[in-house]
Amino acid sequence: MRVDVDFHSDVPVYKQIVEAVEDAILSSELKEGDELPSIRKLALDTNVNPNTVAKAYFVLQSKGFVYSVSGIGYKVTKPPVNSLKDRIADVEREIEEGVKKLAKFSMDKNEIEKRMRLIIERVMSNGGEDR
Amino acid sequence: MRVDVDFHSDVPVYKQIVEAVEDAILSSELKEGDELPSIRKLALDTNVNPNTVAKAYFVLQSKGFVYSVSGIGYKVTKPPVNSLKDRIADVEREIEEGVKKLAKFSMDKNEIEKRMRLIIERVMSNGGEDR
Amino acid sequence: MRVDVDFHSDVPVYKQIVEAVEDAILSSELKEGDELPSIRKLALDTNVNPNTVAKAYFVLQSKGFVYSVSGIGYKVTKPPVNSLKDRIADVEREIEEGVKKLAKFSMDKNEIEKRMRLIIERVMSNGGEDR
Amino acid sequence: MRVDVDFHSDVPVYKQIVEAVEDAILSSELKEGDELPSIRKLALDTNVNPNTVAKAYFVLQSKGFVYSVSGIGYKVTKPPVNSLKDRIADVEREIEEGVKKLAKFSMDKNEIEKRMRLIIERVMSNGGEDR
DNA sequence: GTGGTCTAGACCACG
DNA sequence: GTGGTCTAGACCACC
Repeated sequence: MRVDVDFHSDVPVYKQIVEAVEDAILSSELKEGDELPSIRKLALDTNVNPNTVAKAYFVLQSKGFVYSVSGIGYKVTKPPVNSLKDRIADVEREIEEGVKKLAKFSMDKNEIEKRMRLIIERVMSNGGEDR
Repeated sequence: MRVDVDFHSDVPVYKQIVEAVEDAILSSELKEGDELPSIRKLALDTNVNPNTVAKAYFVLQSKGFVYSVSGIGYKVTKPPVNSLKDRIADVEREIEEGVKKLAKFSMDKNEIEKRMRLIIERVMSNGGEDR
Repeated sequence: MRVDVDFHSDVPVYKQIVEAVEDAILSSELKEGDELPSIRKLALDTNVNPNTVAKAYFVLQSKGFVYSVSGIGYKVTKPPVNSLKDRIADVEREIEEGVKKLAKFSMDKNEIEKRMRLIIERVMSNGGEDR
Repeated sequence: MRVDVDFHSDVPVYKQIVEAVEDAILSSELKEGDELPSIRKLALDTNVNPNTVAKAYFVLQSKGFVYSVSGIGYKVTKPPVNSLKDRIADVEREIEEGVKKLAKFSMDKNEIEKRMRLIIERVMSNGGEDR
């Protein structure tokens, strides 16, 4: 699992970690029973304070994505059945916001469709190298 | 100009206002010389503290999108030539992130293209009613 | 609302605060829309570090008992319909554990019933003075 | 003697073991001179690390409930005369806390008495099967 | 003034 | 080594 933290983003570091882990679980990169990287290890890897990673893991636990085994680490649970669907809906809403903005910049439908095809092409041809 | 503020978003309220005004300028909804709504009026309209609106306007001034006329209000300048292009690039990067996430959720290219067409259809057929 | 923190208890301070607030909400001492004491104020009142109170409030928010309004404070939501029932069941289970222990100490049914009546008497005659 | 360990409880595992053994002694299930299960055996039975069991036995020794016989194991001493009384007082205090909470949840005296009788009935009719 | 985030560092229970 | 809790103190956004 890759966790890239952007310290200059408005979205808090702990939420970025939460989302990265959720995505890894929802995309089946992390499966039920798998261990999360230890708090200290992920903290070192991402240059984040261990407390911040701990907060992210705590939130993930509250949301039911993982559970902690004291002295062992964090393990992932079976994700709630609807969470993938919810997450996809979220992402589509996000994309829709982007498309709306393009439309506001006086871009017509043809132009937008062309650019979207280009974007999809770029993403998919990238293979799965960063997945 | 419509300014929707999401108080639960991680992005600070003043940045949301800045972006909304920039978008209005870049989409030519606000043209050179037009007046911005007064600080107090926008504050009332959006349920935001006037100090926060003032900060947003101050940032817009620093970025060169508006200038203040004492006793009158804020007026919009000619936007820097490249700002529209930059903003479009930003939005496309944002959309690309979304597409990447869909791909991670084991969605194939056909599926993604289908959903994108639906999104574009939805946005464009919505006319310009909320633009 | 009274929050008594026992620093020597095994149960973490933040959980003691969570429970105290939940009890106040479930007993209608705090009603929908009421404000919680500010993080700093409760921290001072209870001699607890503000971060610890913040953690308790964060947990209460995750559980849906309260929500935060930035710059204002925390307000209580309408508690989930079943939470009172659940909490009563918890408490009864706790009492049952106690009764089981008394039974283990070779106390017979009559003796136990007698002591329980005494306990109830003591609690109820205490009026509502610390409620 | 039955030792049930709850790994998700806030009370430390070693304290749960201490209390279980004390209860067994105070309820005369374990009598003076009886041997405690070996550290390794109890560790296996409860899925607890042997170090943790060892710590529990060490605490029991400090409290005077058991003494170690090198090469043999741990044996129980005559429990201090007042310890049973103290323990009962502890348990009653615990029950009283529960009753207080029920009272806070706007339960009246009759209701509480009814529920207490039900609880006692349930516990006592359970025979001694888990004692 | 309010909450939100983050860091640094300590101590504990458990393996 | 693991996680869990708590403290102290800093900076930010917002009222």
